[in-house]
Amino acid sequence: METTVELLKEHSLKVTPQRLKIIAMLEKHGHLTIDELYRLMLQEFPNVSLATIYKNINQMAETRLIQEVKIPGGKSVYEIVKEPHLHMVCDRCHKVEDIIIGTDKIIKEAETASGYQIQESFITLRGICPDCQKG
Amino acid sequence: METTVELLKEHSLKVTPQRLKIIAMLEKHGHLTIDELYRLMLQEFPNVSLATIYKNINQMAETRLIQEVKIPGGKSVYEIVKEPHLHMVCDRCHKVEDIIIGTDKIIKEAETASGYQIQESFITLRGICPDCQKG
DNA sequence: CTGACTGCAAACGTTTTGCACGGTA
DNA sequence: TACCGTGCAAAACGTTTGCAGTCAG
Repeated sequence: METTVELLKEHSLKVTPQRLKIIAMLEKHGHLTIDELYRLMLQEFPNVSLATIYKNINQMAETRLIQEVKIPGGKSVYEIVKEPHLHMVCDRCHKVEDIIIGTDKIIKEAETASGYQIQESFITLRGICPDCQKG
Repeated sequence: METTVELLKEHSLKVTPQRLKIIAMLEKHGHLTIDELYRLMLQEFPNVSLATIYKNINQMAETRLIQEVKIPGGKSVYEIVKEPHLHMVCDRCHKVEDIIIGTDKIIKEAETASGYQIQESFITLRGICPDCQKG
């Protein structure tokens, strides 16, 4: 189990309280928009600047410590980079969840059909989450 | 074969020269960013306003005549709504192409794994297109 | 000690809005 | 004719940049 300090060092980023908290927030919440993250950060660092959030998010995205996820019909969210996975977005409560299922078959099929050499896949599915199906 | 005039009428939009041309451009090019579309429109309507482009794109997207496609690491492109399909984005020449392959299996699998009732899928694959593999 | 990071303010690019005029139905 | 669409200008919005002071390594 890797510490947040190690995670930053591996990505050649200095360890600052703001960065540690950004990562802690993303680990806790999974997916956050810029302004959700900013609001949460303000609770811990009342003087934190939105510019600091942007600079850090952009740097962490460049070093691939985190990753932007573009949400159809919504704002981008950010997440810690981990194993490849799909995203589920709930139409009702708008939460974003990861699910891990194999994508090899569809990628193989797409390579055959298109002739592309595929490097990466971005799969987002929209629907109703189990919680909202009950309510 | 449906005319562009019919397409607009079905979506409760008045038929104007600007709208006809926007649709013609999207039909011709497949996928366009806002500013690509604006530049192309300027060639036909030297006084066309960027605001007109935005208003029309937004209205056509609301009526689901067209659809925004969010490109990982790039600007959104717009396309005419047609049968469901995947998007391929070339890392080298940045072109966007449609491919039509079945997505039922992966959607079924995702529904089982997540418990979501899935309504729509957004699948974009990044890689090298056949043309750029040669060059 | 040096370079990197932070916060603030200003700048920037993109998208939206309000309004007067013109065109569609 | 009534309403919708257009073009222009201004406003709003999200994001980036420059700078001076501070902090991590």
